[in-house]
Parts: sequence; C-alpha cells; structure tokens
Amino acid sequence: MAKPRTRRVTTHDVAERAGVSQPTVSLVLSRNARARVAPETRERVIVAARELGYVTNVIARSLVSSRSFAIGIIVPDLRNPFFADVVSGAERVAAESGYAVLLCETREIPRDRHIQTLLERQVDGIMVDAIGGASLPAAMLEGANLVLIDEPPNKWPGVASDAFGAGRLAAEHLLSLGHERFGFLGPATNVHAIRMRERGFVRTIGGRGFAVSSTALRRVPATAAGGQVGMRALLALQSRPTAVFCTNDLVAAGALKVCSVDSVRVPQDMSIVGCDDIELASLLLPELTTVAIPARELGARAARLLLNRMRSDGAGPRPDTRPQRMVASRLVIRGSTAVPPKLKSPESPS
Amino acid sequence: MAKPRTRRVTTHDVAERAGVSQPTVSLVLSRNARARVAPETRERVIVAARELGYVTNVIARSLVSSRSFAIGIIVPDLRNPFFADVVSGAERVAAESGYAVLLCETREIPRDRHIQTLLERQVDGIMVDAIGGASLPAAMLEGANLVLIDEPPNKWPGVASDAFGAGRLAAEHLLSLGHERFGFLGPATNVHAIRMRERGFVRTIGGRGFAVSSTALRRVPATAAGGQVGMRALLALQSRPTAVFCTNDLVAAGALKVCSVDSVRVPQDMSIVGCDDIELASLLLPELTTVAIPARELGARAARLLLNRMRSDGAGPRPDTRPQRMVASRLVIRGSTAVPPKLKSPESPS
DNA sequence: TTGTAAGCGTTATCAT
DNA sequence: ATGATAACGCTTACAA
Repeated sequence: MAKPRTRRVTTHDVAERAGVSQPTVSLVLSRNARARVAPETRERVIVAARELGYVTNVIARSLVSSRSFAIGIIVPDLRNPFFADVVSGAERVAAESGYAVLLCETREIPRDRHIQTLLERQVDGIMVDAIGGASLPAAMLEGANLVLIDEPPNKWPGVASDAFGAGRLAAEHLLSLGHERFGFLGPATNVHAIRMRERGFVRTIGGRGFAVSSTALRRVPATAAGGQVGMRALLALQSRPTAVFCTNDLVAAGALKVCSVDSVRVPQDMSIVGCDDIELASLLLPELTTVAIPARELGARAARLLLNRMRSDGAGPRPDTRPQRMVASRLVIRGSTAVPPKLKSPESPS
Repeated sequence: MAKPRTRRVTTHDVAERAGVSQPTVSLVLSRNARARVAPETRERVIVAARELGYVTNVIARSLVSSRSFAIGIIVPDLRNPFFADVVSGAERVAAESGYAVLLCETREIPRDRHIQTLLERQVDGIMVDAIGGASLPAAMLEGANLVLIDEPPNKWPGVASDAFGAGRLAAEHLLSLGHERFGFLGPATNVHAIRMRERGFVRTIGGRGFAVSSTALRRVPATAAGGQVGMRALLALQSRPTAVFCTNDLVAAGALKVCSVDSVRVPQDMSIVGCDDIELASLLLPELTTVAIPARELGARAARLLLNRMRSDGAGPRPDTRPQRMVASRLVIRGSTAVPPKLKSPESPS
C-alpha cells in the first residue's frame, strides 16, 4: 500500500525482474515485433513489465530515434467553429497513427513564437492554417516538415479548400435565381482563402456582365458583429442589393439578424448566402443557404499529407512540391435565398 | 547555399565554434540566467549559437530533468463550442507559461488510450473535461498530476462551473416571470455538470411547490436535433408547459426553431432558457435567454491549478484535496423569455 | 537468441 | 569561471 515514493519504472527494472538484459526488454516492448526473441523470454518480459506497471518513456525514445512522434498545428482561434473542425479532423488522423498533437493558437501568442517552441520540441511536422503562409520565417523552418492549410501554393506543400469555387458557386446560385444587384460582406485580409472566396464571387458576377458596386462591397470584420454592421450599411443604400454573399456563416448570421430586426424579409426581399456551413447555418431561421467547406476533412487531409511526407522523409532531398490538393466546395441551398423581389426597373414603372 | 544535409546543431557545435566547453554553452543558453559566466564568454556563446542557428532540444532537456513541459487536455469533442472554449482557455494559460498542450478528443479514440499515450509522453499534468471522472483508471494514474473539469469532487482536484446554480438561476427567472408549467429538455447522461443543471432546475421549481411533470421532462440528446425532437413532443402535449429549460444552448436552439416553424411564438407563447451562452445564443431570433457558463475561464483556471500543483510538487506527499473551485454561473436575459400567456385555468373559463 | 557497449543532447555535480 | 564526467532511459549495432 504505502509505496515508497514511486520512482519511474524503467526497462532496467523490468530486465532485472525478468532476469534478462535491458536491451532485451527494449526489444520485446518496443520493437516492430520483428525482433527475434525466444517466446518464453518474451513472455517473462511482458509479465514483468505488467507486474511492475511499466510505462514506455517516449521522451527517451525520441531522443535516440530523433523523432518525437508529435506534430503541431497552428490556427488563429479555436473559438471559430471552422478552425475547431480543422483541428478536430487533424487530431483524429494523428491520434490514430500514434502521433500527439500540440495545439497552438495565435490569438494571444504570436505565430513565430509558437513555431519556435514547436521546433524546440522537435515535432516531426507542423500544420499551419490561415495565418499568412507567405510571410513564414523560411530560415527558421529550414528543413522542417510543414504543411499549409488554406494557403496559396507556396514553397511548402499544403491542402486547401476551393475558395474561389466557393465564391463562384454562391454567385452562380444567385445569378440563376435572377438576381442582378449584388452585395458582398467580408474583411480586408491577407488570408488567402478569404480573398479567394471574394474573388470567385466577384469574377463570376462580372463574367455575366454584372458587378458588385463599390458601395455594396462592405469591408467588415469576419464576425457576426461585422455582418450586422455591413448589412445595416447595405440596407441604407439608395439602391439596395437583392442578394448578398458573406465571407463566412458568422457574417451571414449577423446580416440575417439585421434583416429580421428591420423587417426585411429573407429570402423574399433579400437573399443571403454564407460560407463554411458550420452548424449554426442550419439553426437559424430561415436556414442559411451557404457553401459548405469541409473543414474537418481539410484538417484530416493535412494531417495525412504531413504523415506521408514524414515517412518518405530522409530519402535525400525531396522533389517536394506535390500538387496542391483541392477540397471541393459544395453549395447547400436552404432557406435564405430565393428569386429577387420584382424590381422597380426604369422600364416597368411600379 | 547548398547546405550539406543539415544535421541538427547541438550545444557541442556551438561550444566548438565559441571555443568553450559544451556545458558552458548549456549554462549560457538554458540556465535561469543566474549562471555565473564571464560576460565576454557569454557573448561569444550567444553569437556562435545565433550564427549556427542553434535550437534548444527540449526532448533532451526533458530526459535529464524528468519534466516534459507539456500538459495534456482530454475533452469529448472539440466541435462543441463549449469544449473548444475550454481548450482555448487552457491553451492560452499553458502557452504563456511555456507549456505545450497535447490535445485529445474522446470522440473516436477511447479515453484510456489517450491517458496511456499522455503518460508515455511524460506529460507534467493532465486535464480531463466531462468524461466520467469517477471511472478514471486510478491505478494507471498513480502519482499523475490530474485536474478535473466539471466533474464531481473526487480523489483528484478540479475546477467546475456552478451547474446546480445554473439550473437554479434558470428556474428562478422563469418563476419570477410567473410561469407555473415547466418543461425540461436534456439527455440521460453520467456527465456530472449536465445532471446538476437539471437538478438545480427541478429542485428550485420544486421548492416553490411546482414540478416538472414526467411528460414534460424529455430525454433527448444534447444537440440541436435533440432539442427539436424534444420540443415537438412538448408541443404535442395535452397541457403544454409555458416555459422550458434546456440543458444547453444547442438544445435550446433546436427547440426554438421548432417553435418558430410551428408558429408558436417565443417568448409570448413559450419561454425558452438555454445554458452555456455560446455565441450562437445571441445570433438567434429571438436572442436566447440563457445561463452563461464561462467555459474559457474554466479552462484557464484548470490550467492554472494544474501548473500550481506541478510547482508545489515533489514536496513530499501532498495534502491534496484542495477545495473544488466553483466558477459562478450568470443569468443572461435576452429575448426568449417573457411572462406566460394568460392561462386558461379552470377558474377562469376562456 | 541474448548480452555488451555506445550514444542521442541535454543538465548537473563535481574538480580545476 | 569553466571544463571533465556522469547521468536521464531508451534504441541499435555488434559480439558472444
């Protein structure tokens, strides 16, 4: 009962108890099972280990093998459901492969500091999501195993959602409904995916001869509060848009709320399209039409890519630069979009 | 330019370049700065380290110091915004203290497997949130540094939200509005905090001579879908409750949606109270009256408690069992609650 | 098949 | 003030 201040149980302890040498224990307990050990010896070791409550010391293993069996993931803010999903997907894949995940948020701690500590911890790889891949400290990351999530193709490999396609899908949907006056709500940002959503939307609209007028393109933070501010501005416009694409669902939720409060009927008077398809989207009323970005899948793929590259590592200088994997976006039509209200156009006086 | 397959830069390399011994480098680079080294020597070492791009190997440090400077956190599912907040709060505190956070979700991988790998990685502490603290493998955790989040007081210390108080606040609010027929929507679960929310509500109602009739207490999953199922059942009841408390905001969101769809006006015909106060709550229309549980604060406190216990560790057998810290709940009155509709009571024929 | 010996990159305890 | 020297607990040749 009264254990004398439990010291760690090591392979030496197990060896002693089993009456074998320490390396033999190591062979039995850790090895790829392709270690050739006499069955009865093996058995003795296993029994001794269990009786002693032996726990592998991964730290020691890491030191000698130069692999930490840990990977890091850096995201802006876990409170954004989108990033929580990305992390969740990555964690799952990593854990299933026996890798630990070191979580880093850049909300309060600068990105490069996180990178520094991850490097010091000898992580076998790092995943970076949406935090300016272009400006990463290349020197520091010399030889590091890096995978970018939702960043532009770069000196590092990565996985990305089809952000341009997301904007395009939103635009095509609204165009097909017959809309002609469009608004856009989103932040001024250097996050690639966010920019591409906007570009996909604007370009597609433009390709049909329409445009998002400069007054109807509002720069607002990518939050629900931002969406409210933006939509209020749009509603105050001389000639309101009949359809608005929002950079993400949070913004769309804010926009939707302002409409409801101001008795602007959605979708009859105003169509709203979001992006991401977080759970929130289907809880609002009307339910939000949005473009689904498979965040969890994105994280999972990034982790898989990272694990693959780690395996193939050490095989000399790698040809690297595999093509960027694109994860398809998907339009989810729900209740916040419809045909535009009858326009009071010059030709048809009301 | 063409670096010859960069081998790791070690303190030996730095020592050689600086013309000092390896331990001296260690003294300069790592130590609490209270190392007594000649200023010029120190300078030479620092310069050499920078020129070589030296990066501390925390793994090696861990091995010798028997501390990994890492902590683990185990949560059910990061996709629940509540847990994302808990993790976020913990990560922040840990990172600020130089600790890495190993993230573990029990959604797909069993809890005890996570614990095992955490232990193998020699984490300095573990935080466990809402996953059955009572049933934790005590033997395995012998001597481990554990902090429970939102679990009942136990053989391990912990921090918890005032879950009973949350239920009580919801009840008092509805009682003060004059409600007399109550419903409750929540899961049958062994998660302590969830049970206590229910108990706080039911007991408080009961203390005023009212009760949640068995038909109005619906067991549904703690999800939006569950809330929908539950509310549909309540609406179908002979004598509907006029006020419903939901175990969390997700459930409340589902309930609210069903009401809207069925043209049951909230709050005029039906009052709904949620719990957690996740962002969603203020994005719905009407905005959700709810009991705020400071998830982020909960995570932050848990991390602080853990860090404190780690410091005070090694000081022999610890008296442990410090009192459980309770984080206060707070009622947030928004738009989903109001006085009950005029009742068609037996005494006053319509 | 198994034991001996070496070493991973630190920190820590000594002498010097 | 600094340099040998010895751990930390493990994996991996290599020898027996």
